[in-house]
Amino acid sequence: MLFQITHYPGTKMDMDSIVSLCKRRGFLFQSSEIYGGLQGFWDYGPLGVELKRNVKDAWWRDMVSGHDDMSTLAGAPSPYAMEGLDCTIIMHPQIWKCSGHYDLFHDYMVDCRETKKRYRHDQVNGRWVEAKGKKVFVTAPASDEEQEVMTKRALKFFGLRNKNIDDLKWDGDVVCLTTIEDFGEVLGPDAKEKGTLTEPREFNLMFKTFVGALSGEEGAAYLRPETAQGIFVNFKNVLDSTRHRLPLGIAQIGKSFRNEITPRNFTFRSREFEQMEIEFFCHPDESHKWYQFWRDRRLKWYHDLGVSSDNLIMREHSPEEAAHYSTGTADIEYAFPFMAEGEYGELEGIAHRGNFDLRSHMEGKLDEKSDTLEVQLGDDGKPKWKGSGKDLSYRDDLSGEKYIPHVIEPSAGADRAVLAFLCEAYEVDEQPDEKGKMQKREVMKFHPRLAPIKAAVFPLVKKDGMPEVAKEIYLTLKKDFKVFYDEKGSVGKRYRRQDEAGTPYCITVDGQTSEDQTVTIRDRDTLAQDRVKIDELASIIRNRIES
RNA sequence: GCGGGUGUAGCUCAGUGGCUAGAGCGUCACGUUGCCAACGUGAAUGUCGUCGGUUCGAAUCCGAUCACCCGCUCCA
Repeated sequence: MLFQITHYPGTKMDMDSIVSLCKRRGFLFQSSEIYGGLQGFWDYGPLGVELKRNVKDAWWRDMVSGHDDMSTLAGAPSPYAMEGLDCTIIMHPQIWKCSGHYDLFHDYMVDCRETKKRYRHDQVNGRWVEAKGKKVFVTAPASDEEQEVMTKRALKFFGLRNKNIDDLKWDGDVVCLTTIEDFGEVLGPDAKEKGTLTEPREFNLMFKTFVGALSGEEGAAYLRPETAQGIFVNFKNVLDSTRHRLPLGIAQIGKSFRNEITPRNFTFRSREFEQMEIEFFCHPDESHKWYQFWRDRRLKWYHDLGVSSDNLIMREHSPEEAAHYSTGTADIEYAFPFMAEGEYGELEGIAHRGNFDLRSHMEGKLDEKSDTLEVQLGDDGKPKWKGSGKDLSYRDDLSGEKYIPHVIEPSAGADRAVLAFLCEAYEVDEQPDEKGKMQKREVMKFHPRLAPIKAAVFPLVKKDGMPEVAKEIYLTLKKDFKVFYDEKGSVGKRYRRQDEAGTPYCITVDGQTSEDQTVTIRDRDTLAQDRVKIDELASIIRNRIES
């Protein structure tokens, strides 16, 4: 056996250990747990809420409130302004029709139990056919060749050869699957047996609700599936009220909702989640430089908060994968422990969206598939979803130029960032106990800015006036930081408890304190202790957190 | 959505039809304790995920359901 191993830097334990610690220490709980839980919803506990707030505060301060709008940041084409916004979760339903979310998310689907394939209910056609005394409704995906496909499939189903094609007795015309009520005699588009299709189910990724007393379609509204649209529809308001010139970024942090089919992997894919989004409006000619700037800036943000570059990648979307109108889309991805080796999960997407969104809200829903992005027309030749008709273009007072701004969208998931920081922080190492024997230590190595508790205050022992002094220090520090007081158990045990919570600093009042007004401050990662003056504690902690 | 697995104390788990359901860790109290999971004494903690069925008797067998994990599918 090998006893020399004392430390496993960067050791990634399995997800179960992290989930277990999160529950035990109060980072994350399953929503509605005492009623059996609810799939895709998670609650943040006492430590979790501090961690998540710190993540959001760090983002807001670094991107918005602390932004230096006087200088040209490294890699940026010019100085730029940043503003914040907080929109409602329920917005005018037309917003989701013009944004494309309504059409995309609003389908009835049928599943095939045999082949596990899923089809849009209204895009499967079929026809009754009879042979060998049996009758079946044979189907095919709606297309120009659907009759040929159906014939082939009918022959195969009845076990007939091509020369017996005349044995097939067709009954009626080709009709849509939506006209069939009972699927018992339906042969699915790829199935060998009949009756394998499920009932059509509404496949709506937007949560539906009703505004006002009307519960019919008139009052139908949706919980936002993203925060971005609130920024687009307020673009003019922000511009007019702040007197900013472009380039201008508008930021928002808020809840979004998607009725995911398969929520999985702890909080990674939740149905209720929080986004941190920026819509950055700029001149079309400079947009690609800004796209590059935001990719680099956002990747650096995760690095600066302690995410190792080994676990973080920037993945450029292929042209097929990116939206048609986007001239650049990249994901910042993290090697979550629940992903397979070499695979990554998305933390944030940075998309060059051109003028697609602003134009959609001006003119009406654009056809993503059209080369020049024309307004999508309905059967009556009018716009399928009518836009606001408001002019959302920008006029540059200096050059006199008028244009529809292009948009760079760095869109981050707050809960995914929290999860990545949790996974990144989790480490198991070995530290000696009082007898010098190596003991396993579970420690959350959060960046001090993100740590839920910044410092813990202990009396070395519960006597000789040490608790009184420690409590005084605790109450003083509490004015500036989230701190924690503990006098229970041995001091070694209290250190370990704080290691699990990720507290970077532990302050201990000992026998020397009453003589010279000093205490020790112990570092979570190195276990090193410095003796410092009580008066200087607050500034020392602040300096260490900031650096 | 489909298939497989799991569900017992705060956490990790034992308990294959029969007495009042257990262990380790954790938690709490008292004492002791002088810097990295100490020790002693004592205590609390469970509708055995939920609902129903079989049975004289169910944590245990059966069915349904909910949740989590794995694989497929999906993924703005």
